[in-house]
Amino acid sequence: MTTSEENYLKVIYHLSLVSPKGVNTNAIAGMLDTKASSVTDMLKKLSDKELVAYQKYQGVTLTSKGFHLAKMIVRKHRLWEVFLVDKLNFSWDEVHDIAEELEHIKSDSLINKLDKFLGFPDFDPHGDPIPNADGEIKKVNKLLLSEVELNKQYRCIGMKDSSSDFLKYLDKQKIALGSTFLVKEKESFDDTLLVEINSKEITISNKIATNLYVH
Amino acid sequence: MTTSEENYLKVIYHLSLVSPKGVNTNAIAGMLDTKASSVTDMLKKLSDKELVAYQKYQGVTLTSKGFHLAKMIVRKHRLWEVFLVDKLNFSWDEVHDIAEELEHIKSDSLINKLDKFLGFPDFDPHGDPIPNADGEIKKVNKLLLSEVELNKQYRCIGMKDSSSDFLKYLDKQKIALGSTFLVKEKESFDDTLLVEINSKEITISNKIATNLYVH
DNA sequence: TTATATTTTTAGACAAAACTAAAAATAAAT
DNA sequence: ATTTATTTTTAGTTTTGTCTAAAAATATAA
Repeated sequence: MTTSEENYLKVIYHLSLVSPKGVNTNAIAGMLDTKASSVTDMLKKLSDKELVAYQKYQGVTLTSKGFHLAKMIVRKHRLWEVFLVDKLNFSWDEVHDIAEELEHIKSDSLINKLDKFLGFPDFDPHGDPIPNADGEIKKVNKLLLSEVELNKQYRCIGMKDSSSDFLKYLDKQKIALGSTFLVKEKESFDDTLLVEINSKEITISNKIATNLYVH
Repeated sequence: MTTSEENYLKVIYHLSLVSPKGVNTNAIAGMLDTKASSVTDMLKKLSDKELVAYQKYQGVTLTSKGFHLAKMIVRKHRLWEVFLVDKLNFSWDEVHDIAEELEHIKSDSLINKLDKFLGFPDFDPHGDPIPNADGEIKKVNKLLLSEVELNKQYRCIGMKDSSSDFLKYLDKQKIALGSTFLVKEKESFDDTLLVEINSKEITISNKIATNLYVH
């Protein structure tokens, strides 16, 4: 497997979680910042290797073989992110690009020893689940902060959009993975929330609330 | 810098420590398991980038720019080896190939944070020196075990040949980096040594003794 | 010193992964 | 149901790094 093939598999994996009926050529091109024609070429290659089921003009789905390989790449990416944040003291908005490179290092024993060294974490620094060596994923029924009930305690477990700007905003507001929220009021006009966090009251816009997963 | 360019630079660096007057095309081809014609092509490319000084048929030397970059690659390789052995509990004969991949990850902050995490080590698991962020290398005047004086204490600080077979042999004999030797006798006929190590006497062939560096 | 051997370079080709431009298929709109 | 727009595919190039085979330069030996 080349790095490029791995990147395609990973993108198809992420997109197929949203559109399981088949992933569009253009959607893949958009994610990989490449052209549709390049995607078509690669889909043929992956199809020959039986990693995807591909029919002209009909989009692709992963085969079970491709699905498992994709999860192993996601596993590597997320374990390296944990390493970078927990051991090397990177902040969570700096780790994505480096993990994007590290995920392509080819060694099963490396990744399993890393997993052990990190204490077999179930989630990465953004709250996304880490597949285990068999590809199994711990599920947590997560809610958006914008959807929760009033006066109940929730814990921040992840974010929908992990863009650097958003992560920096959260840092400024002292919101991190594990922060606990108590939603006290919801403004019906613009859905702004009044929440208690770290025993301080702050207001959170609807845009932010629809980007934070809680439990 | 591509991975391939980095590999060429690294090999030229290692070879130029032995033949500083200029490194042969064929020598590079041998190390990289490629053909001389491929090497010529790459030397032109590296020369255009001013990383090597290249003249047809005359071999190459590194420019100061190329020399520094090469040391940074060696630095990464050796730091990752320390990580693999010290933190992930790999044995020293397993780490080379993985470090060969990890050394190409592009991030200065990654490698400097890794350096700090590992406690700024001066030597890798094979006893080879690790250049610091400025490219400076700690020198230790090392001797081959075959060259030492009798009845003096020496400490194992590295090995000339780090092949897997040799490292396994050392493991079997319970010889490791840091082991201390007291050479008690030298057989003049075949240069076999009688040494005390871990307060046990063992005999060491001349072949082994010419592969171990001590201090 | 001339002949032979070795090393190095050139020239031309190939595979991987990208691109552009044009054609074909599918989807949307009048 | 046609027309129009969008998406996807094909066909033909390009770049990077490799290769083979042949030519040129250098080194070695008779």
